[in-house]
Amino acid sequence: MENILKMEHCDEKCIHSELLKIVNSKMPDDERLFDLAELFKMFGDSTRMKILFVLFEAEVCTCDLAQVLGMTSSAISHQLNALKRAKLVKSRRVGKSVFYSLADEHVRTIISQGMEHIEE
Amino acid sequence: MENILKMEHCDEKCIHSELLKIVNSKMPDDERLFDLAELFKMFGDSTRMKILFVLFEAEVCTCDLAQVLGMTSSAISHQLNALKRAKLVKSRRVGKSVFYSLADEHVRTIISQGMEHIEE
DNA sequence: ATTACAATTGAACAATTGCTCAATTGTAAT
DNA sequence: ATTACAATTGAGCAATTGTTCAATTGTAAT
Repeated sequence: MENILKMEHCDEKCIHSELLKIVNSKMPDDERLFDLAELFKMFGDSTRMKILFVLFEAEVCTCDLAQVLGMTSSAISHQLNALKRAKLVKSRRVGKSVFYSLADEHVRTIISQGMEHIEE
Repeated sequence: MENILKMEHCDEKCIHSELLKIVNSKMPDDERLFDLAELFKMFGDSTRMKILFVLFEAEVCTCDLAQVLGMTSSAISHQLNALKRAKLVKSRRVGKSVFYSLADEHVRTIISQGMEHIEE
């Protein structure tokens, strides 16, 4: 309705029908898009990024992570929980400690691509 | 595991000197870490993700992007500005319109790795 | 059963984020 | 010069986020 009138400006006429078709066919559905954004949010915080860099090197418990990063175990635990919900890390309990490690290798690939991007 | 046996509680003594050495040598410096997190923040929002998916297919102006995503040009413009600051998109003006396109190919790689991760 | 300590949890708070709205800028046509 | 429209910008607001703090849970040793 209003769109049809506005179609004369900008250049909806040429691009739009074309574009809409392509976009509708290639754009992931909303749920997938949401999950994707949620995943990348995990990499969008320095604390979580540091945690992941430590886990690249070793399986480590909450307490050690807290000491290495100079933060409280509570703060670390909250972040580990987020990373776990995103299936980026897994954990295993050994006595009183809980050891965390990377859940899979996509993490390294994603982060190293990010590194390449900022090194320019 | 050797480390675990030597532990008194958790503990600083055994793991730490080892771990600290490794972490200090491999952990990127704070500025880099910050930039990396800033970069990934860009992927951590559905709107920006949608914009990027559209730009995978075509070079598009602000107005078209707004229509395709059903949002105001103001909202889109704010996000495009963020993406531009992160050097993920570039723009070129043609008359009254400004056309946006992907700045480089890392974007595709990063997003497709993310896709792989959530498809599990 | 009590103590000790690692880890987790929820509430509260400040900081940040994404959108809206109104005003402004850039460009082209009349 | 005026009008029209695409685009950008900044202020303001609600929603979200990351940390702290206090309380709680899980595990092992005494």
